[in-house]
Amino acid sequence: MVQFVHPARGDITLEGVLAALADPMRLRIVKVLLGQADCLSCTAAAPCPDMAKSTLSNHFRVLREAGLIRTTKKGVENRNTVREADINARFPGLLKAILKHAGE
Amino acid sequence: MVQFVHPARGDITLEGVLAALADPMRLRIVKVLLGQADCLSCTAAAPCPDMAKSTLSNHFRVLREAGLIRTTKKGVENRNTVREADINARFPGLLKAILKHAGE
DNA sequence: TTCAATAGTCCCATATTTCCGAACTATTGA
DNA sequence: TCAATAGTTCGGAAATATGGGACTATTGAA
Repeated sequence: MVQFVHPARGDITLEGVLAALADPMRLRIVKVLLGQADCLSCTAAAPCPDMAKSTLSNHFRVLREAGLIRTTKKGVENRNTVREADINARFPGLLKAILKHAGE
Repeated sequence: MVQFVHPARGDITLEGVLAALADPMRLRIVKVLLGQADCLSCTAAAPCPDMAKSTLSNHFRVLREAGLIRTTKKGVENRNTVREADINARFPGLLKAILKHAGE
């Protein structure tokens, strides 16, 4: 069974992380995911309900390719989590520093 | 004498800062400016010599509008500095956390 | 003064990126 | 088997970035 592809820890780049989090929608997605102990489906973590499915899907793809989230399929839906440990290992303090002020 | 306009400290937004620094060229500009005790002209802080003047000028405008740098005219050239104190006052630790890993 | 050189900005055409609707796939539950 | 649900993919439209060239402003030299 092939899962979605995520970059290895070392391949997470600062540029990629910043570009991914520079979009307010994606920043909100990550914030919501972090506030949740459990995984969340894409729609559950959607920043606004009227966003097109394709746009939402694209945002999650960007987050995955930047290495910010991990996605696995569970039945009909995706289970998304922030790759907090990997990101902190690669860029200590970065995620916390950014999200501390997100959504003010 | 009218100078360039910079947003007030409180108007510096996380979204604006991230969007500005998400571009690798602008990130390098800020890094170079921070490494310099003094101000730098736009061309002196240019990330690559073959970049078009108009593009470079645009990058500096984005950095200004995001509140990341302050620009004053001195004779024929601009003097640019990072608004480190203002940014740190608004988002403590953010700039340092980002730039710690820039250019690895 | 006048003139050339220098540093940036502005404008516009092109190139790239993003967004969304619609069609498609895959999984579940009835 | 069929309908419903969750995401993905594709293609065109809208938004954004890039760079060339003309323009402005300042300086320093003749």
